[in-house]
Amino acid sequence: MNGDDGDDDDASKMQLLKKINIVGEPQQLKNDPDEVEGDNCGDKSNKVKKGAARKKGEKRQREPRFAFMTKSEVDHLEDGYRWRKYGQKAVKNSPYPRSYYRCTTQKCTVKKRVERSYQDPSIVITTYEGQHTHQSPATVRGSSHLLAPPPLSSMHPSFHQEHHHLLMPHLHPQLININNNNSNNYLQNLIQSISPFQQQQQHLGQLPDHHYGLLQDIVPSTFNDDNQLP
DNA sequence: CGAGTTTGACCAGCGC
DNA sequence: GCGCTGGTCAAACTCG
Repeated sequence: MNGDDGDDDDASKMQLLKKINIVGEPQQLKNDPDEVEGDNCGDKSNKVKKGAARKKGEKRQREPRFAFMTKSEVDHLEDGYRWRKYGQKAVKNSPYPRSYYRCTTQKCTVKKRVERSYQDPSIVITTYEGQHTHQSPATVRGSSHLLAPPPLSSMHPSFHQEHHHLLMPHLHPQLININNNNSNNYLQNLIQSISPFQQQQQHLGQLPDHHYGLLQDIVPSTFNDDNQLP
């Protein structure tokens, strides 16, 4: 990265359309606080077989996910963190593959998925999973206005305003309740950060049909009610 | 040479 | 139970 200029260039290509929040995995939530994240990146000592690093009989507990759509020419958006690609898969019903990235920082378990909308190839859907345990390397180095969505714990309205392309969705109350029940500070922070943007969202109108369609994959259906998408 | 990418294989979960 | 799909691993490869 070459600091602000390059990043501005990247940012200028982007027009964030929509940001959605993904919380909990309804069917996969499991009360097993010991296993917060199955694989710690960098620790390969336990690998026995390909794809078999996970303990048998235990469902992986997923971190809350946080996704947003970005209109961008590039698949992998610069967000201030360093990512390492660890996989790519063809996506059902889409000619575009989904790429899997992991934060290269040791002990940081954050992952992200990047895929392109098959209905609007100019739209990139990025899904973050987990929370960075460190600061953005770029931030540390002084590039303070890189896009850096993952540190959700630090997300607050000013973040979105700085990166004015970001817009939060209208969260369904049920989802909020679910998360509160889980006493998840991370989500609570997220929810708090979201609230002020529910109003903004109304100004932006609703997502077109095809955008919503592709979001169904990653947005719980409970969004439907309040989002009132066409 | 180290860091990152590509790619095929593998496993787990889920729906039928 | 079986097949499909998503997610991950890791060897091979590329690049600076």
